[in-house]
Amino acid sequence: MASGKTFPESKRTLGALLRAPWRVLAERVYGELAQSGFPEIRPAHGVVFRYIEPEGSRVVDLAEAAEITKQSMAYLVQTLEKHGYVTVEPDPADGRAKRVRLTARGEEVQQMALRLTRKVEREWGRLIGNDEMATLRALLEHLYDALAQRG
Amino acid sequence: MASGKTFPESKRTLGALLRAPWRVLAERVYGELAQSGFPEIRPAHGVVFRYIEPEGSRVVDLAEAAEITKQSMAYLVQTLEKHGYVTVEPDPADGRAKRVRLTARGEEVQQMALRLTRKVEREWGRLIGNDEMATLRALLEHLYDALAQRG
DNA sequence: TGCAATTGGTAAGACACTCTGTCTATAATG
DNA sequence: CATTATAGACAGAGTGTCTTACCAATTGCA
Repeated sequence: MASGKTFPESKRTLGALLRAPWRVLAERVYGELAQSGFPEIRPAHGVVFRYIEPEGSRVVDLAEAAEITKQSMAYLVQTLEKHGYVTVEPDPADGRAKRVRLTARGEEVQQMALRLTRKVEREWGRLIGNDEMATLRALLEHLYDALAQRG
Repeated sequence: MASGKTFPESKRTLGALLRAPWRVLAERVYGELAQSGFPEIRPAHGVVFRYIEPEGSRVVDLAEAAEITKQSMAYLVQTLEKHGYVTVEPDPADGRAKRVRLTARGEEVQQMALRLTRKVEREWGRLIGNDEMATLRALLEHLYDALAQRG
């Protein structure tokens, strides 16, 4: 019967169903980034590239968007700064604050990650059907927004 | 349109769309487990409860199912053993191997986690519509199986 | 206007989870 | 029986997260 193993229901909890494809995706994206000359970029850095504003963002705002502590965000930013993906400069408008900004190299990573993610999405479309993949995305967006709104 | 913020496309990559709900789910499940007297159970332990066989499993098999190294799995099992969720005994059929088995307490956790996950799934059904939630699950299962089969 | 509370960020330390590399003992195979 | 493969243990490291405590700048209010 051509198809692989089947699983008892307990192995396909919602958690597993969300986590497994996320892992596959992350491996693809960060693996290809590493091979393309950005080996220091790790999955945890994703939130920085995702939430950073073009004019630069403050650490505390990035932390809030990513839902981690500002110390954790500072740690991520530090690593990215050390490897030349972002710059950190005093905020002219607030003496306490700093602005984190992508460098050209950082923007390359941002663009490439976006491209890779879309590539994987298209591959999955070929795998399960483009319509199904589009529906899956739409439903995930719906859920995402509903959860974000609820807090 | 009553709804809150909207997001640029770059903030709703497939990665974010899969990861965000997973985080919410994990927080709910492991938070409620902690409050119910199982505070040592952490998201990483999920794979043990998910893949362990009723007759017990070997560490190496759990590691393979979870797609982590046997050292990492041994570490997780050790913690669970220390807190009475599993027992580890020599495998009568193989002098090198050990069998990891759930204790009664471990089975409680397994059942409770399953119940909690289903509870959250129903809640999300109320949030985005039961039909949509059912479709979402079906599509995720489809993708999960397709990815598992491809390796 | 001046002081108290708030806010942005840092420092230090801890812990959880993952990996690589190495090792021993047992099993399987020629 | 000799070799190779397998199950697991041990040691060490790196990463990403948290908590607690702190400092310095800003805000706001009495």
